Amino acid sequence: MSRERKTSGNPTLADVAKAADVSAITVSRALRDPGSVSSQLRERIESAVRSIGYVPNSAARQLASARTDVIAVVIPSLTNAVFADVLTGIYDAAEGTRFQIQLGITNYSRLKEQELLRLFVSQRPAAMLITGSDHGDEVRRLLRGNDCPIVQIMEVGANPIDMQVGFSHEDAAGAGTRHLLSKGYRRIGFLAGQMDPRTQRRLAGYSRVMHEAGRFDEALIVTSSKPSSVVLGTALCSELLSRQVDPDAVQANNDDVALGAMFECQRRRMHIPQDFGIVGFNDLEFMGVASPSVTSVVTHRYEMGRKAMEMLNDAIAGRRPAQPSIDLGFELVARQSTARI
Amino acid sequence: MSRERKTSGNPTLADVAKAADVSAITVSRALRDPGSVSSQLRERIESAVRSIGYVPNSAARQLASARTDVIAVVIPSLTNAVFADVLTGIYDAAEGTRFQIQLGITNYSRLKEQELLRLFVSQRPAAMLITGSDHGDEVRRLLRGNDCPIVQIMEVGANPIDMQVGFSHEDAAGAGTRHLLSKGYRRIGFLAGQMDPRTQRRLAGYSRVMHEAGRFDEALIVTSSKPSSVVLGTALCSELLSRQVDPDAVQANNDDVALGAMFECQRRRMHIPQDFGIVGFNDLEFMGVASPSVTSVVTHRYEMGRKAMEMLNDAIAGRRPAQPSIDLGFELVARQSTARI
DNA sequence: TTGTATGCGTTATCAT
DNA sequence: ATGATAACGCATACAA
Repeated sequence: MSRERKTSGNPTLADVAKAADVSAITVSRALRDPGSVSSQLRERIESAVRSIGYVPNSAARQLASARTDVIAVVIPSLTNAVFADVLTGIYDAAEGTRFQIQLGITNYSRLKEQELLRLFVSQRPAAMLITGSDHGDEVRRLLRGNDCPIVQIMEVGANPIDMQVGFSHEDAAGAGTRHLLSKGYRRIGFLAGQMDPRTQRRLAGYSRVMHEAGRFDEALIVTSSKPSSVVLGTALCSELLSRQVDPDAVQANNDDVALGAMFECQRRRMHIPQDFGIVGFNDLEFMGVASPSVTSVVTHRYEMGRKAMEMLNDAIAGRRPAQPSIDLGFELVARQSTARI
Repeated sequence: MSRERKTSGNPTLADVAKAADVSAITVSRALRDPGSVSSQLRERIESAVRSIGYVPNSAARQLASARTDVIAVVIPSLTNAVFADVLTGIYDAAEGTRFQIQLGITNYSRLKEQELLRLFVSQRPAAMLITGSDHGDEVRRLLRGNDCPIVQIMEVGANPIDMQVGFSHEDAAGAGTRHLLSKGYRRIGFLAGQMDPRTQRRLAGYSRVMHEAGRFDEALIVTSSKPSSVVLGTALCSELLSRQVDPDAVQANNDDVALGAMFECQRRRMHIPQDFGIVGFNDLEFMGVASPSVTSVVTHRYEMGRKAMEMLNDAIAGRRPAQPSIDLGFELVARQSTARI
């Protein structure tokens, strides 16, 4: 009297095998490597698969082959256009490979990140792609213990867990600020939402350049705990303008904030770039067509996602990159919003 | 002579069981339902888990329990802010449940959608969430064959596969166009990128209202095969203005296009709303703070994702919704860009 | 509350 | 080229 057990109910390899009058393993082979089976059997098997409506059970496959086709990706936010671009690069690079993306969103929370990574590690992904380079000790331990390839994206730091691809946020923001100084702006504000690690480094870049120019003033820095947005940009700019610091420009932490700042200035009938200069960060597509167009620091978001995924693909295939740390750099695009003089 | 086989190498339930000197099934229970095990054993087990560094193998769990904790989600695009919001709602609603999201991006391709769905179905997800209501016969068959709960989002159509949550794009766009007419605009253009099914319905809504008002003119419609963007909005608006139709307003297919149209008008020193009215679609956050602020049709994107996920959760738990089709509606927010008279 | 035996659907290993 | 058999790691069914 055999025990009853819940099955998935779906057809299995054995069902196909019976229908095609071959063994299960032959069906398995025919599906994974059609060349390894005689064309006669292959045809019989394929028609059996179709008529039965067989689809492989990936859990069973994983269990038997002790490998996954999952690549875990952890990013902080979906609504930030930056990560939409990064993700597009990731998905594009995953296209055509056998890998699927398992996506986790941290909402910029350390705790959430830890929970996600713990969950993902339990799924034994083929590789992991994570955002940033600041991770708690527990996370680093978790990841070091896991022996799959790991890429950290967005930043290039001193101490990568495995591989990394990004750029220097400090240098990039510094370049924006330096551009403003070169255009004769002097009382340059810094506007930022939510102080995630990258934002802090951008602030550091701004501060360094301002200090070097002897123009640093704490009161020029306006930040908020809210996530960046165009709306927040208007509020931050409004706050800056209300302070008694007579600002003549801003370095925005990102383009949404920059656009908000521009709208706020326009609302106040200020003249850009004559009275007020604006520099954004990331160079989202709208910056070039805004009226006036807005200067920004170009970051290579899509390439970052794409390159990271390619590195993972290679690493999984055993091709370790010669260069485990890749700096994608940045560029400054000067536009009307700083075209003074 | 037992056969050697490649194992994952990681500790298993059996390892923990040995270390804690209990049976494997007790460990399994202790982990899934701590209350079902005596506190003595539970402690021993938990410390063994920690010291060994055990993490469950989800493939094995899936195989043994014949159920997955994966919910498949298929959307057309990541860079479209609309779907970023929808996804945020989805992820938020999945938070705290045992479910993980498996995300697929179709890039608005029918073929890609079919491939993705085939892949996902093979993974026997606990539920599926898919975008739109236009699917090829093969896809409908694939999904009908699959007996998991399915929600279609974005639209409410006549023939849902299972459940749906959305709104009428035709009515929504019609409301925007009607608003323009009510403000005295007459030669109202329609600007759109990529003609996905929702865009076509919005165009239909615009056309219907224009016909009813006796103002329809094919030449007022400007579309492109490129994906919507602010940049495209400037190009479409420029094209419209170059046609000999003397347009005095536009209904944009979405807010990016609307913003682009506004920038183009500003570049040409046109006066909004006196000379030219603009209505967007979706009401992304920047519409309210743009200068001038832009009228738009509010869609409930976050709620759509959230509600859809909640319906799936309920359905998985056996609680079929009384109402399998939910219309979330829309609202019109009138702002400066149409505040004429 | 705890344990034993067994099976989930597939692939690796060995054999022909 | 094809097949028999034994795992993969866990949870179900049943027993104690």
